[in-house]
Amino acid sequence: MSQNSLPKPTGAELEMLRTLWEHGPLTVREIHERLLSGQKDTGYTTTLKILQKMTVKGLVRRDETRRSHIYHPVLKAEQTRIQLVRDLLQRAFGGSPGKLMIAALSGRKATAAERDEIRRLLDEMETSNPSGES
Amino acid sequence: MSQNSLPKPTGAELEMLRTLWEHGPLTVREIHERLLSGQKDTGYTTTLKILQKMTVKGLVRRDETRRSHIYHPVLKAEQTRIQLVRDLLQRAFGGSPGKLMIAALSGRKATAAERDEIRRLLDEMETSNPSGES
DNA sequence: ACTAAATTACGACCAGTGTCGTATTCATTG
DNA sequence: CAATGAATACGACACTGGTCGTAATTTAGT
Repeated sequence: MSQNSLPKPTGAELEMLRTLWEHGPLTVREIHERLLSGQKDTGYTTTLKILQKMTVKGLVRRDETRRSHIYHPVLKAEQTRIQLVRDLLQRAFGGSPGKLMIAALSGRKATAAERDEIRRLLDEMETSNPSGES
Repeated sequence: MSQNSLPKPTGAELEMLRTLWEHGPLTVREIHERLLSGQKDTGYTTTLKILQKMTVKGLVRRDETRRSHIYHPVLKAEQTRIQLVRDLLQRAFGGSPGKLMIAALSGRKATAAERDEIRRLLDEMETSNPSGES
């Protein structure tokens, strides 16, 4: 219950979230620096503005007790990823995880460890929900 | 070489492509009717305009010899799907197909049949490429 | 050949995204 | 306590996506 009716993050927003997921709560300045370390090259106020919009949307929250606000994601990485992949699943794959997997693995292979992890997950689903209904 | 530097289709564009993939080359009218059969409810000229833009982008081509132009996708479903899933893979999953599958499977349960298909795929990869390197 | 119906072409509009410049607020420190 | 530097807030702009209305064009029917 009480689950995410949060909007799907846009491209730039996802970049913000990625840095926040990787390195805990950060100030705008810190996020901006880390983005510049990548290949992004935009102004400081751009980063700020996007974070502000994300706050309004509810994608992030911020601690305003200090002069420099400290931002943190509302959803964990895994939750957002699930949201994104489910969206693509419906939009492009007719809801079939099998088709998605084929596309995901064409070209790039999963590692042995990843394959094992996927199998383990399938087995879990098997025992907890044998028929596969929602 | 001579590979797809085609732009990623947008949401509405993907819907067009989906109907074209499913039911061969179609006229604008036919596409529009089929979209209305779904849950979409937009005007005819909207459908037309999007198809025209897609033509400019190179996502579809059309036979103009007849009065009613006949549209067909440039890329097959599988190619476009690969493009879309790879994009998401990079954007949100750090390029790890395993993480992506885990998210796909935990977000929505796979049916028993789909689980079997996925297992079969994993087994195939196992024999053809045991170590999992690219 | 003319009209009617359908189809394409074109331009307008609104909302959302990403980008920035400038103004405002705040804390430090001399 | 005024000045300086840094952070936030605000508004503007260009671009794209999706939507439509209307104009231009073509085909068919009589």
